[in-house]
Amino acid sequence: MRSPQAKRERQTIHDLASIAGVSISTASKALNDTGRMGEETRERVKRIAREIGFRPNALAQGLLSKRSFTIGLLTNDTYGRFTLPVMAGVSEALVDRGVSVFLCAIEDDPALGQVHVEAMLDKQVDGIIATGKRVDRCLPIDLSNVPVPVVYAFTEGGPDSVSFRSDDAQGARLAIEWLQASGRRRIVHVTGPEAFFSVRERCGAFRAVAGEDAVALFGEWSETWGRDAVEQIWASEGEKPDALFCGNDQIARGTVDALRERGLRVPDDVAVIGFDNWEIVAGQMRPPLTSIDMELKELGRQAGRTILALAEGQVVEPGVRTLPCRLVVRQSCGGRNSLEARSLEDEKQRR
Amino acid sequence: MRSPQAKRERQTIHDLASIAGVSISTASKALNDTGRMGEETRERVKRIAREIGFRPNALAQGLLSKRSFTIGLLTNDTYGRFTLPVMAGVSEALVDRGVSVFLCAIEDDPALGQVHVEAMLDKQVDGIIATGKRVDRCLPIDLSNVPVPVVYAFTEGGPDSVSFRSDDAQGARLAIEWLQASGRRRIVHVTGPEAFFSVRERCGAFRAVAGEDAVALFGEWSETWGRDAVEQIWASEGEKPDALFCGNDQIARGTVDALRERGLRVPDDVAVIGFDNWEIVAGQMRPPLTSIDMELKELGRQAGRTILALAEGQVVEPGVRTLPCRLVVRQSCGGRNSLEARSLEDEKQRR
DNA sequence: GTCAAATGAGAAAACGTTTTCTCAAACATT
DNA sequence: AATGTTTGAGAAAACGTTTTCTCATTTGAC
Repeated sequence: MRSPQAKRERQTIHDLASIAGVSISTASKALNDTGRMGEETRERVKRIAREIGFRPNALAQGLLSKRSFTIGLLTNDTYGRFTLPVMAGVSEALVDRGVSVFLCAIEDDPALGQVHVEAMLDKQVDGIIATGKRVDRCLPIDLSNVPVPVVYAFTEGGPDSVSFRSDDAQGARLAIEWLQASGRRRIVHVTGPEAFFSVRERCGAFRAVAGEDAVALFGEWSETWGRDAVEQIWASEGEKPDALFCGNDQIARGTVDALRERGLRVPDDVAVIGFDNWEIVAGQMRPPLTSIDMELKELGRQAGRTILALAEGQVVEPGVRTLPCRLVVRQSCGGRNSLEARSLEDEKQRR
Repeated sequence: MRSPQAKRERQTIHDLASIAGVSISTASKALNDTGRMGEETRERVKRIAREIGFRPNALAQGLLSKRSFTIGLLTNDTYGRFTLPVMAGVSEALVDRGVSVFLCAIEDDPALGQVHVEAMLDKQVDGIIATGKRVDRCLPIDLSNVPVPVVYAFTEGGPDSVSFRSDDAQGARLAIEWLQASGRRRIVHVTGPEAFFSVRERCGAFRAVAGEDAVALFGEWSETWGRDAVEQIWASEGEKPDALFCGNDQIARGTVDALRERGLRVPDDVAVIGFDNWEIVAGQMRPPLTSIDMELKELGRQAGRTILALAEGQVVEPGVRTLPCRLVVRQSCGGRNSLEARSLEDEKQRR
């Protein structure tokens, strides 16, 4: 015995029309508030549509309108650390416009990328957002000749493309200025490989604010490097730093662990600030880590809004758009003060 | 001046037919290897299709065939730690069958979930995979009356649903047996809140193998709890454990840090084994953590294959399917021996 | 009471496929 | 030579919408 809500075929506009006793053209016009008809007819059709739970078939609509209300999100960031927030932002910006997102994970495999892109184009996506794990690397697939608009988020786009990334220099300034404002004067920058664009960008800003002769140490993006860097600094001659600005939260964690093992107190003896605001690392540390958030979700939102605009035929100036980073204050840079409290307040409100 | 590859309208089967000098019905039959026609005609149509890069419009195909070659993936795991591998597996199982995946992140918001589900149904998805961050919680939305097949992966399904989760008991046994095989006799289980099904399941297996009077401590899923647990154990009377079996890798990390700070060596004095095999935690620890991998990607693959089978109309026995976990040996449980080497070898091959 | 304009609603074409049906030509059987 | 059978290919319907066009009826003006 089938329950009344058992799986059943979807109602079509033909069903709606015959139940309402009108033609399908009238039904369509009633629902879309177009055409001419009596107000009572329009209302009756709409009411019946609501009652039988009619929803138009998007495939049929798309066939006619050349818009599928679907976009593709291409990523090679399997681990998802950067991609996930971007994705969440994209989805958030699009869902209430009725646009759904195809997720395509292409593990740096050009052939797989090609397969995904073709599958998306077959499904008539209105646009593609490309995203990655590094702003200075392209995806392993050329999107410049794809017949739909493309925007790049947190990955390198082609010459005439629209792309979004966070403002590394501004983020770095935010960090340094915060350390200086809390009285730190001897700041050392412990960061990732110099080959990364972000590293050079942040380092440039660091030197511009902290002084051209300020020390920057390049290594890998790991806790181990953070620990090694502390060993290296404290083993060397001369005055020791009273603050470390780290290239990411994992390096920061390594430095904090090493400092603690040396008997140095964070933040009393040395303040530490990270980058990425990776909750799972920064929040679990002792003490919790003050860090720079790249606002990737906002980046995703903007990418989403932009692809939508392009899909609707608006013209968008090509070029790189940088988004400001945000300081998230925890306890690794000094006691809780009014400024901190305010910042924490901010963060709560964003949730 | 437009380059020859500049964005242009997609070719339709009408274009193909007129270029090949046949009717659209002949063109369609040629491409699909159906119908009757001369072999040379068929080959010519196929060749021209290849030359002009013809690809059929999936919307039109879907309209007729009632299959959109599209499925929806619903998740409330915003952080993505569990969802991401599942997603990767799903995608992997489906992409070469031409099926694309809509990603819907519904932040525990029933209204948002409803919106996403309706958008997916409008787009005529062939099925829905629901996934979450906890096997004993439902998504905040009822999928039992949805007109397409649903499978649940790493989340609680309804009574007559098809669902997949990893075998927590078997995973726990794997851990305990490994510790026992390396000579450990006094094993303590430090794990998460007892309210979690997984916790009870693993704890049951732990007691079954290690003895009904073996000690299990429940707390939260945090490093802090791991550290506290070590304090608690070493502060109490009686013989100390020579091994800790932790409920997840973060707890394990906390215990290892606390043990080191107490001057205890891992693995020489105490062996530690984690759960989840979260590369980013387990791999960065000192020493790297031996852990139990829930094989979530495989879980995703199976969920993908299953939803495909259901979409094709096959019948699938409802019920819960559990998948075996895998031991990943690193250095936190004892020296590198032949068994370990073999296991590491295994892992490499899987890559 | 005649004619133009406005109103309400339906018929039909279109979107890009697949599939069923039809039909002429070629071929094979007596 | 008359008949049946096979072959190759096209015409048309169908999928579920939206949109344009057509047309009868009503309304308003004189």
